[in-house]
Amino acid sequence: MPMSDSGNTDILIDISTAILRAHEGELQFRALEDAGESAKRLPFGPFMPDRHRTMEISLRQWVREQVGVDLAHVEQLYTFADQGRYRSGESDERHVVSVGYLALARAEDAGGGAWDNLYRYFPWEDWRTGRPDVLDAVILPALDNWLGRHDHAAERVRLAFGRNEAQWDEEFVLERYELLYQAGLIEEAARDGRITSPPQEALGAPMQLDHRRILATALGRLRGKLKYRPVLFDLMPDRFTLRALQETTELVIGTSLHKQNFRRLVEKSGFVEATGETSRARGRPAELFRFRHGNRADRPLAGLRVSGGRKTARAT
Amino acid sequence: MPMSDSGNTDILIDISTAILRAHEGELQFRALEDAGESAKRLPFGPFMPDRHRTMEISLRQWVREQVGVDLAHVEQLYTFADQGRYRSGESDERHVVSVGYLALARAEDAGGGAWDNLYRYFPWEDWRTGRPDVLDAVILPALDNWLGRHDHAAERVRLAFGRNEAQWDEEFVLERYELLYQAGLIEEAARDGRITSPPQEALGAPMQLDHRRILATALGRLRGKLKYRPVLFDLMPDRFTLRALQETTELVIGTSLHKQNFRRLVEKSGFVEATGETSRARGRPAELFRFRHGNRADRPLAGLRVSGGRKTARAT
DNA sequence: ACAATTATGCTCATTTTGAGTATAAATAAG
DNA sequence: CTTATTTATACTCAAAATGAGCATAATTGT
Repeated sequence: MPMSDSGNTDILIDISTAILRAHEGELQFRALEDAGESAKRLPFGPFMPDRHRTMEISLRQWVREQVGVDLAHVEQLYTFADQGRYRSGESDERHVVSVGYLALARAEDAGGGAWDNLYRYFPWEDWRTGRPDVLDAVILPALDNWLGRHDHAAERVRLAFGRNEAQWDEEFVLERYELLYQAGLIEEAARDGRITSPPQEALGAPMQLDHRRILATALGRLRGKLKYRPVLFDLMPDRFTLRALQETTELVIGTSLHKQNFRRLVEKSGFVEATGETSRARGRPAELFRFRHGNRADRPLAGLRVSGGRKTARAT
Repeated sequence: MPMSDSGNTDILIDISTAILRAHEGELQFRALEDAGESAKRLPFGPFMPDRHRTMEISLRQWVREQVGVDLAHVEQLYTFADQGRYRSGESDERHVVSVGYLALARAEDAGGGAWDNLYRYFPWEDWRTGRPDVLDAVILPALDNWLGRHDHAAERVRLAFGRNEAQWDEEFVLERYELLYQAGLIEEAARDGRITSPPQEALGAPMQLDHRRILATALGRLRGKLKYRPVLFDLMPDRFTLRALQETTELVIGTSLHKQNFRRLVEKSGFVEATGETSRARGRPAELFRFRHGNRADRPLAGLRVSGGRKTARAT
């Protein structure tokens, strides 16, 4: 057995949590501000193994203390250990390893505190009203310029940003963020001393430490998970209209969906059952549904696969 | 900013890697033996942040030293921090956090060393020749017995093991393993002092530390990933017949597939292109294909979703 | 009463999928 | 060298899922 010697370096584990909710037509996350810092951050705190048996317990403790939100779903995302992207030169000499978590909250259970629009940090990810302008106006030209000096990354860019033959894949959120970082196009890159080109406005607001990276991971993971597990319902209130469910879905995947087909899909999925009640608003009242718990783990919500649309009788 | 105080506890990060390959009709992983220990282990070593910038670099170093395998794909799985499941009472007082990785290797690049059949550790996961007997003969009765004293877990068992209405979901490998552990049915549970019922033979071979848990995570992740990313090809040689690709797929997902439909699926996916060469063996020679690199990130290999099959004109 | 708005029902052409049947091209056995 | 066996590949067919719309229903605002 290898003796696990190492050991001259102390390690500190920070747990950071992207807490998401759907509220007022926005996909929001819980953001904290620090005095004298313009960039915001996620709630985070150190993992203290002598006080908390697991990291998730630790996280729930931190969230309770720092933000007071009831979490509906908690899921570990990724453990980042690359020193370069973390606070350097602090008095604390320990190496920091950053464990990111995704948590979902219902709008009702959301405590006080400030919530921020997620897409303000990732403008290129919101396709609900069509392809974002920033892509063709800023991102792709800048990436092309960068590729001039780093052509080995061309294939990564092609896949991540869906150029040429490739399709835009809404799950590649982290890959896109990482490319923008490596190309030196966003503020965090400049902050970390990776200055290549001047950081671009319009490429979203920066965050402290590696928190925007964790948010990117969270969004990508959530978009993927949607398609095969009923996590959406952890963003929904107890009863909801199909319209509301569709809006939340669109918020998360960042595209808009065909209403009638969405209804058909959800009704057939078996994840949902009518309550008999209706909600009144503007037009015709909508039936209220509730999540049909655990029952048939039947069909995944595949079909939420976004699919760019059929091009009528496909050429070939 | 929270001061990240904590700190009276030292933390050691161990990186353990499940290296998988498909070879001779088996899904295998690289297993190491230690003198005086009957249970095997995965290759692992401490993360030393002052020597390796990222954990993946650290891992590749360890793998090179300990096993000499060329890795085709590396992916972080999960970070486990629950102390209970780790070596306790060693001279080293540090808390151990365990980061699990999945790596894929091609059979050709596999170095020397011992490879073990993965399903020997998870007999209940291999459905290629039908529902494994151990399920009805051992597992479900034992779980029922356990549920007598722990009925809160009934729903988890139902979903994980596909009872009643629920479908067996081949991705829930970790959830099944965890339930067996919690129910005290496998050897690791006894070792960790969670003795409930005597550990059952036929519930697979035990491993050191939490390594069987990491393997379970790896298998579940791989089964999931299959369906939407072309990871399979990292288990394949440069050129391969569709038959070989199908066999590898079946090894991973643990069920058997319809040959003609598999061919249709793969050919349409665009992930593969014919080379013109053929391979000769017993029957008619098969065309050799190669992975069509990166090109169209077109359709996921969905359709590999296992789907239990259509029940002819479905009742209702 | 009517316009605007939202929900819901339904149709229809394609495409995808599950399950076979049929045919082709080798090797192994007599 | 003829035939059985084995494996690969081509094709068919019905059922189910999907992408797009049109049509109708039930409200609120004017």
